[in-house]
Amino acid sequence: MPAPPRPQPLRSAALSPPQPAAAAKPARRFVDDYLLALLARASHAVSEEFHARLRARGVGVPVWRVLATLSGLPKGQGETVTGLARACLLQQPTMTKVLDRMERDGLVRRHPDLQDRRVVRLTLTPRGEATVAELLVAARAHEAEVLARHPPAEVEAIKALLRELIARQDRPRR
Amino acid sequence: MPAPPRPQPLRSAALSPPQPAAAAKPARRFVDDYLLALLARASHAVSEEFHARLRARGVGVPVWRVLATLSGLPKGQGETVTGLARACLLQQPTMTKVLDRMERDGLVRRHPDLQDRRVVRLTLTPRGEATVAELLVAARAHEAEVLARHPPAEVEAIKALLRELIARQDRPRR
DNA sequence: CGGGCCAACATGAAACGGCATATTTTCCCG
DNA sequence: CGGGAAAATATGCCGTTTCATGTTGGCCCG
Repeated sequence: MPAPPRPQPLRSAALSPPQPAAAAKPARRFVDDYLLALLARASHAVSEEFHARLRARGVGVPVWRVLATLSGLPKGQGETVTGLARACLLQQPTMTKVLDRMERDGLVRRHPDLQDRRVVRLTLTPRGEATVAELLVAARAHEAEVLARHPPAEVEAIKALLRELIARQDRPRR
Repeated sequence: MPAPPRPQPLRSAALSPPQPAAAAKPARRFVDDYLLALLARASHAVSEEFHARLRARGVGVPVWRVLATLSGLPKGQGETVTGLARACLLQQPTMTKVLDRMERDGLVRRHPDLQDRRVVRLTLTPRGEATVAELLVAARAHEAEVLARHPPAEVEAIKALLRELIARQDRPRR
């Protein structure tokens, strides 16, 4: 029974309470109640540390994302350039160049798609597989550190809510 | 009563259920359970549209963030370069350059701090104030559109959880 | 089967961001 | 008070991202 999102006043702490002239909290700053800002700040706060560790190993964020995306693939499959761009939150031309460097560095290989000759399929090289294996260990370790800083129930709640937010936000688009 | 985050098993849906050999969902992809990825994807999914509208007006994301940050200031106050950098999730040298452009475009003004001559204080020009006023309208309108796509209760829940995540993640650092 | 339309990928010029470092001012401690 | 350490900005160089566009291949329909 999905009760449709009815009006429901919803103000959590707005509408000046009958407080006298006590200048307590003159109302939260715009940025502290703005969903886009909260998401960006949270993502940045949590990712900063790990991204620093990545670059300490000489791996950029886009490269890490490509490696992680390619590492979970079925078998002989390969992702396309555009698919990787979307998965890694980058534009397609940017992805092309990221892949140029990764190919030059021996991390990935491009091969033609036999069904559709416009498409380029990407797979990890052995070197790419080895690199991503290490990085996945580091990523899981870092995530464990982060989770340890927060009540487990809240983290699970956030994960679940984020998944739904993403699903609903992505679907109705385009 | 801050009950310290005790162990509490917490597995929400792990530990292979006694399902036979039915290869249903072979386990979620790494990226679908990785907190950093969920936050980045959610932030990107929600912000993408608005960022596009910004650039349609010729305003870059960092510029918008600076404007929004400066718009909520007490009175004759001004933020510092480093303060703005942190608030806008940028490095200080990058912020210096963003401010160079904004000053050139007549959006902000730099003035010296009388108490500490190392510090530069920034304020909005009338043109900056006018610009940010428009953008704030657009931002609130866009946020309303986003909120309309999701159950209000969930959005409030996410906001609250993100605020706590940010607070706990930022405090213990440095 | 031929034309127009759309999708996938690549490329080139220009803007931008990041890192390391230089400079100036303040702070602190003996 | 002198001198070293740390903070706040600025600068230069370089790698990366972006935007607009080009090119090739597939698709659909008359």
